[in-house]
Amino acid sequence: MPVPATTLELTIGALSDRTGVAVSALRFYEAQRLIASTRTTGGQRRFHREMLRRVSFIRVAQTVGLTLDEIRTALASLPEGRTPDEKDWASLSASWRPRLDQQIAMMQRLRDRLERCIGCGCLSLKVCAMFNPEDGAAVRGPGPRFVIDEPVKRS
Amino acid sequence: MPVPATTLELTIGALSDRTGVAVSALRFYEAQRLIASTRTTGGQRRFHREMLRRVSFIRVAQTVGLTLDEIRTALASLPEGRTPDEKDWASLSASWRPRLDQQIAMMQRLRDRLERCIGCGCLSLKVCAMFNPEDGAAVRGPGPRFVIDEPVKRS
DNA sequence: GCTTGACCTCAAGTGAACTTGAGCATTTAC
DNA sequence: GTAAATGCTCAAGTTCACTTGAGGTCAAGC
Repeated sequence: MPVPATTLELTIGALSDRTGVAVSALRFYEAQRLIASTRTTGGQRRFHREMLRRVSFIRVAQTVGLTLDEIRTALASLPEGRTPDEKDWASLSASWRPRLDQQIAMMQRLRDRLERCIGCGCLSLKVCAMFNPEDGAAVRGPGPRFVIDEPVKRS
Repeated sequence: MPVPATTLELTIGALSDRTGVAVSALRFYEAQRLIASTRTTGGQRRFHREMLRRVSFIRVAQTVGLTLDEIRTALASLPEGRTPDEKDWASLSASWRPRLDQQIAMMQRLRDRLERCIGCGCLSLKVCAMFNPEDGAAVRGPGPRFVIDEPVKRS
């Protein structure tokens, strides 16, 4: 039952255990160039401990609604030569703030207007301001749906 | 340039125009038994005006995060014999309330803890309370993710 | 030195929610 | 009566974020 020994480099299994992200997902992330690894002479992956944070970042960013594509772009802004420090991570994640604020505001509006909209009979997409296409598509095309929408300006 | 004439029954194009939902999506919804139609002698679909509201309901329910499967189940609770009235729709949508509340609470927690979590170095999924599975899955497995987003409106 | 669990690659599959395309029929305004 | 817009079916394709499977290799504890 080989379990990784070195504390400096993690096997894919160890990284999976520590992040809660499936081994297959980690391999997928590597293929997508979201994380990186070195290889042993035998061809097995070894991950630097920095990847722990990177994987965590990816998952949290997904929770906030970023696609892997957007996350790759975000990660590209990390310093090239050195290991990113806490400030680097903090400023990266700070960019989520407005996004989160907007999402929250939108859900609150939805909640507060829901019954009224249904009750008043205006629940027809083209009419109700809440779901007006001019406010931006509430649901984007195929693929993972992005469900929450932009602020409804008028009340 | 034939455009539907009867105001009582809608062609699929008219339903599409009035709801903003693509014709192909409406056909898909019918195949999924989320909406229903009668047929002309020529085999074309005709939709009762009630379907306007049904389609709107579907879209709004999606915005709240329900899958089509869940929506089908919800719609099944509508009265069988008669055309649903506003009370029927209102009570249906009232069931979204707790879900919305939860989503909002979860995003607020995320927002409020984000910087702290990153700053303190606890951004490791297994450790940070914020991403504890007990909070409910923030990101669902494969398939369409229920993710909240803004419509990348840039200025 | 061998066994066994962990790891490897690569191709294909999954699931949700649609869209696209080919080939053909219907409707309706003129 | 006809043009052309609109509609039809059915199969296959798309996107995203992974997972699964087949067939084989590596590494560590005994």
